[in-house]
Amino acid sequence: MRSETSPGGQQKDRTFIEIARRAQIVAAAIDTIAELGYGQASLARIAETAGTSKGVIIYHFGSKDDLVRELVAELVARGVAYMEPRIDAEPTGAGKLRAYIESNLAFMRENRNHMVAIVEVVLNARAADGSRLYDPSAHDEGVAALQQLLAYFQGTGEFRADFDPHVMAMAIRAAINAVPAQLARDPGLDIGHHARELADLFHVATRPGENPRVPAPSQQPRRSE
Amino acid sequence: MRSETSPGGQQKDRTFIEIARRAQIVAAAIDTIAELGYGQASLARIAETAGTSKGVIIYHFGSKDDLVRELVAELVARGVAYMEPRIDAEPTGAGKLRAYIESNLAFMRENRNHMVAIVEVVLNARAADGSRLYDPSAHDEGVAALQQLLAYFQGTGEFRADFDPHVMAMAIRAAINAVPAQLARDPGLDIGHHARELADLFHVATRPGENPRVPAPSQQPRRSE
Amino acid sequence: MRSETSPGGQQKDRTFIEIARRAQIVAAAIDTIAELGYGQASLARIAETAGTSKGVIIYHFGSKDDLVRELVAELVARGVAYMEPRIDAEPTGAGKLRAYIESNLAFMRENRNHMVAIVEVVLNARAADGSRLYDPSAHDEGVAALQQLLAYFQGTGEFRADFDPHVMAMAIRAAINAVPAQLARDPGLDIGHHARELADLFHVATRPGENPRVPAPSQQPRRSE
Amino acid sequence: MRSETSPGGQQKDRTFIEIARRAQIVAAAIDTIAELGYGQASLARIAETAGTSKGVIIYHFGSKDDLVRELVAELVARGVAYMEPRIDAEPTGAGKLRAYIESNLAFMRENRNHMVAIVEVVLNARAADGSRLYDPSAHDEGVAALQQLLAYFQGTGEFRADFDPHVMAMAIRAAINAVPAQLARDPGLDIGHHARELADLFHVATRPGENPRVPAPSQQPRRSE
DNA sequence: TATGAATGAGGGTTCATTCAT
DNA sequence: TATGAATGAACCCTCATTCAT
Repeated sequence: MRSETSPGGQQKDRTFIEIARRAQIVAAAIDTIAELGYGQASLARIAETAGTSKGVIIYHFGSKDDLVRELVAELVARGVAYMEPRIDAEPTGAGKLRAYIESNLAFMRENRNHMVAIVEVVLNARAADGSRLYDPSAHDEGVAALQQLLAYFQGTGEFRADFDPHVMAMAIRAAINAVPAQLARDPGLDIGHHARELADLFHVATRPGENPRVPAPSQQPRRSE
Repeated sequence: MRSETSPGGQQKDRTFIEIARRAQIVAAAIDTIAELGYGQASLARIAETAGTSKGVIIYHFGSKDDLVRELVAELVARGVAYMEPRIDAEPTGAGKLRAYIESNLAFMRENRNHMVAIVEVVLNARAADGSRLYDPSAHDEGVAALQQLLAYFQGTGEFRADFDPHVMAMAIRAAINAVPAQLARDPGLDIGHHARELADLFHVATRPGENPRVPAPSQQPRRSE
Repeated sequence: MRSETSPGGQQKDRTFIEIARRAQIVAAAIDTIAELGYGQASLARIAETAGTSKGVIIYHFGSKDDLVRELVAELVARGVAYMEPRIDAEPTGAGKLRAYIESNLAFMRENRNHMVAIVEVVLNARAADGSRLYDPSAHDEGVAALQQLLAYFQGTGEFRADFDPHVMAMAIRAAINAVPAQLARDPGLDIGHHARELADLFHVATRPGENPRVPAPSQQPRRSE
Repeated sequence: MRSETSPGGQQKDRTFIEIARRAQIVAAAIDTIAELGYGQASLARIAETAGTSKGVIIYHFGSKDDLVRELVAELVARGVAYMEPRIDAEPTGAGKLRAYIESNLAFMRENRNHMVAIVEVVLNARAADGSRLYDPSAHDEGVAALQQLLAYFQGTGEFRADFDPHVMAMAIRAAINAVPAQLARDPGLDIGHHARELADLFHVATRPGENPRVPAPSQQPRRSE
């Protein structure tokens, strides 16, 4: 499919001007998706935002899907690059967890549209048959790594042992992922405050302590399935 | 737009057959959206699932947006009807919170497609100009009510006072709302287990106790904005 | 793929108006393909010829390929219906062969555009990967039947036994299939004369007689491969 | 259109490297057209096969049509150069006819892709307005020359006088031209056998003998038009 | 000499909606 | 009440060609 004519498939040897164009188009796609949502972000609108034409986008990326893939990959890479050193710098489990949450939200604050866009894409991008292009939680590399981190410090005793690290990881990611949408709705949201609150919340939820399951609901029968 | 001949806008005086038709179409829409996602759920596909034609849907609902609105309204109403008595039956704040989470997930388990569909709709439905049809968190009536509940029991001392009830409410809703997508991905998910874990998590996070903010990250400066 | 909404897939129960529309569109497609060739016969041009829009064509046929398929199937059926009784009426092999050729060209004369169009389609229609949609000779049901007919009367002794019926059948079909293109180039072509000449040609070529292979070329070595 | 800077229009003064480039591109075009058909043989795909870019092709040939023209001209020239001495070497009419058919198919056997490609081009190439770029039979220089040859030996009495040399020439060319398509479908086709059979067929059809028109069809009225 | 970049028309198809019946 | 027919805009993508370098 990839031909020499189309630069979309070349991983390297990109011209200077091509790199610039690609970056410009990706930026336009981010802004458009963030503003209008994935469903409304047609090539025409993205091109309009970028100040070019649909043909240019196809020329550089080969297809809309490839553009979206690049957008996602780039943003994930940048997010990881931002968060990783901040997490690694913390020695304790509690510190790493707090760093995870706060650096993630800090990255969001500095890349609002990027985050809104990526959440839109991951939640909405579908193949022609309706199947998801991005596994909404597994593809999010953070959830697996986070789960590992939680389990590890359960082993060391820094976190309480009686929570399911998978459920906890999903809850943390869900709480974080909800922020971009909230941000789109309320631009004045104090992300720093939100980040500290979330970090506190999950710090309390994970630190060692007495059995959490005291107050069971009286009516809700406990069925496994 | 609304005319007397079109039943779409009439709130009452619906014939028996009309009510049945509407229910059938709404059911088809739910299944289609749940399976294929909002973006792929065209009128044609919904009509195919329902065993009718696009024209019938438009005739009964006036527009696709109106169909979706009805779908959401009905589902929210049913969910509230399911959850409310279970929450009210609990006397304590902790009990109410646990009942909220567990009854919500129990409702999801019994209405999988409904929940997957509504989350799809709320996240994705947009007007032609790209603006959201549903405020992703405000419209979710649960978040405001939940925030109120949290704040009330902070006042009574049943919950620790030093968390932001808005952030906490958002985190809870986010953790719950992440379940349908996860469910679509992993049909074998043990919702009962997931519900108990989440209830435990947020019970621990809200119960009174010592100051949560001990382990601050060393590098992340605390900026408000 | 076929939904109730799109009438393209329904084999029966077609409305009167739909049958008329389909016929009108097929006629327009035939004329357009005959005039411009398969490659230039876009939906837009066909629609223009038919006095409608691309949407209408897609509505009725589902896709361009389906329209073309219908066009081919209908024409083959009509051709067979025209030729078969004329061939069957002849008792002798020579008579049947002459009837085959002459009735085929007579059908072409009465359906010029149809024949030009179908030859265009069979020769040019390709799938997205370049593979042929219609096997250029095998799909042409005539070639197999013709070969059978030749072989049968070789057995009865009405045709000379020393020709390869497959090669002969291909040559006959090729000579016939060349007519539509010739017709497009020279509208004044006397098809009746052409038909008689071809019938004579292949009558002489098939009637029993002495060994045909007397004058071999002096230089061309006889290699099997 | 033709400029001095563009080598496409220059008939002479081609550098060595330029000639090589052109040959390489023509070869790639032949293979691509033979494999995918004329309609699917876009400049991009030809460039991919050639290992260059679309721009190079346009630079060397000026336009796609010019590339195709060159392709056809070169192949016709090569075919004529191959066949002519073999035909001239035969003294008799029957020998020349057999040499024509057999040398033509021998050339095809040795230039499969070339022949498939040229037939594709001649049948399908169209201008933007739909008009044919190549007159499908007249441009085929062989048909006119062949007709002349047949008529000449009708005059000398070596061929029977009562066939129309134009119809006969068309039938011969059609039978020959059908081979490449057949070849594409059935790569195991024994061309040598096919050639001898065709030569026999048309030898029998052209040699002097009794009146061919004995067995007329009983039902088919003889209309001239 | 050669090519990467860009263009713009046109390709087939999907879609929500309108309308006459 | 209900639906088949039609519409027209928008969708993503392919294409031959032009242009600046």
